[in-house]
Amino acid sequence: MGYQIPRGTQDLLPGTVEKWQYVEGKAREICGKYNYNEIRTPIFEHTELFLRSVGDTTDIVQKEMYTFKDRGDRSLTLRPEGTASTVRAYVEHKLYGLPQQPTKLYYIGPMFRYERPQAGRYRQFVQFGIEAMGSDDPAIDAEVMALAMDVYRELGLTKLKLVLNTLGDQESRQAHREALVAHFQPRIGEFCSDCQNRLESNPLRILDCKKDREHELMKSAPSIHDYLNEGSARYFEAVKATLTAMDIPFVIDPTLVRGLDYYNHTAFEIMSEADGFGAITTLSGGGRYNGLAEEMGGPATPGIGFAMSLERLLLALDAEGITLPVETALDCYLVTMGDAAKAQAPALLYSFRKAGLKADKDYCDKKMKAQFKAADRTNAKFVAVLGDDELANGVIAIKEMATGQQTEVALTEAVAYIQGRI
RNA sequence: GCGAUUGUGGCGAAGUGGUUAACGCACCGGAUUGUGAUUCCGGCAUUCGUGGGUUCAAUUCCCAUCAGUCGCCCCA
Repeated sequence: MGYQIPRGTQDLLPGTVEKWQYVEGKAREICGKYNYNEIRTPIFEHTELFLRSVGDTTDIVQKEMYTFKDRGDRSLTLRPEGTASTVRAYVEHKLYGLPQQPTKLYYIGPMFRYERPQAGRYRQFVQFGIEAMGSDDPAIDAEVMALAMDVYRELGLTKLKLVLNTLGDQESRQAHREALVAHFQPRIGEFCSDCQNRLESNPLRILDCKKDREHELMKSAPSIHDYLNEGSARYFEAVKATLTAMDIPFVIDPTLVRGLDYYNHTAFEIMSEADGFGAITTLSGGGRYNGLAEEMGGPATPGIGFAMSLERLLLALDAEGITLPVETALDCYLVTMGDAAKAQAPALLYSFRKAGLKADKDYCDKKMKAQFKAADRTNAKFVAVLGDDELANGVIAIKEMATGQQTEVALTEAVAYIQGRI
């Protein structure tokens, strides 16, 4: 056997790739309506960028990065997510200096994480994401969530759940963190080893633990909502009020903790509630990252964004039984009979195409019957039959496949005849 | 990183320690020497993921390895 595709990657073949094109097109169209503009950043970045922004206690950095040395001995990493690169570009190109703020950007492209593949999880996967930088108006938080929901809804998904939480600002987070440590410290021995490590590195993520979910200390753990300072609480209220005013349903989940270090204030996930979904139901996630631009050497800049997996989006469409309106049918398939007609076929087909028809012909020297079968398979609306007889008379037979009706027209009229009927 | 499960033609899928590896779909050809349906006939795997071992003999037993699928951790 020859070569095999690397683990956790996939080839998107004709028949599938049209769905991707459709979904990506829809995402771009909606970004246009919301006035988000595309940014394209490199597939790899300096490793340091992700260490600093994503956070070195996160799973992404600790065990999922594709990191390599280039010939210049630089440590580079295939991007595991899109926000770090986007903010880096924002700072590097001083987009904060543009007259129009916030800067509203979107991206679509592959991301890479070294993980065991499973349903809805790949080592190379495609994220569509947006970032709005330069505004800390709660309305932009709501706009970001609305855009994500619009993409799903316009594709026909209905079984969705928007889960919302706040992580508070630095001061609130610090107070909460101390409360968590005080809460868990005395009995941390009763928790799993991951949680014991988290007590030091990132106590917030203990709340996220699936193993110890039933522990009594987990249920009585201090909630961030009790430690929000006035500004953070007011901000969260404003976000909720705006979503409500926009008629976008959401549920609050105080245990929703985003995996990356740079988040503060608003955090959210959109899940699919469709039956028949695998273990992974998170379709997209996002949140606010005030301070990230500053950490990268730019001015203090608030920001918020989300990322959605297109693989999971397509899974969700499947789970809800939604068929996308992808159109691949040919306008015309050219069938020939006889050597003289066959010799004329390329030029005739070329003229069809130049006139704008989607058209094709046989290249395998098939019998007429087989040519018709092939035409049928391409869903051709019309078949143009050129035999030596027709050729001699300067005509061509045009058959409409749906009705089976066939008429003879002058060779020079073939294109006009078909165009008048498609 | 851990666990479960699977790996036979283009696809789906039987099968057994021993010289014909079922069947279905798809495809190709013919019956129908110029037309997509149906029917009938014929064709289509020197080979059972890869490597090694046991055996007189292995697709079938054992080991390893790779890959798919599902789950855990965690995430998109």
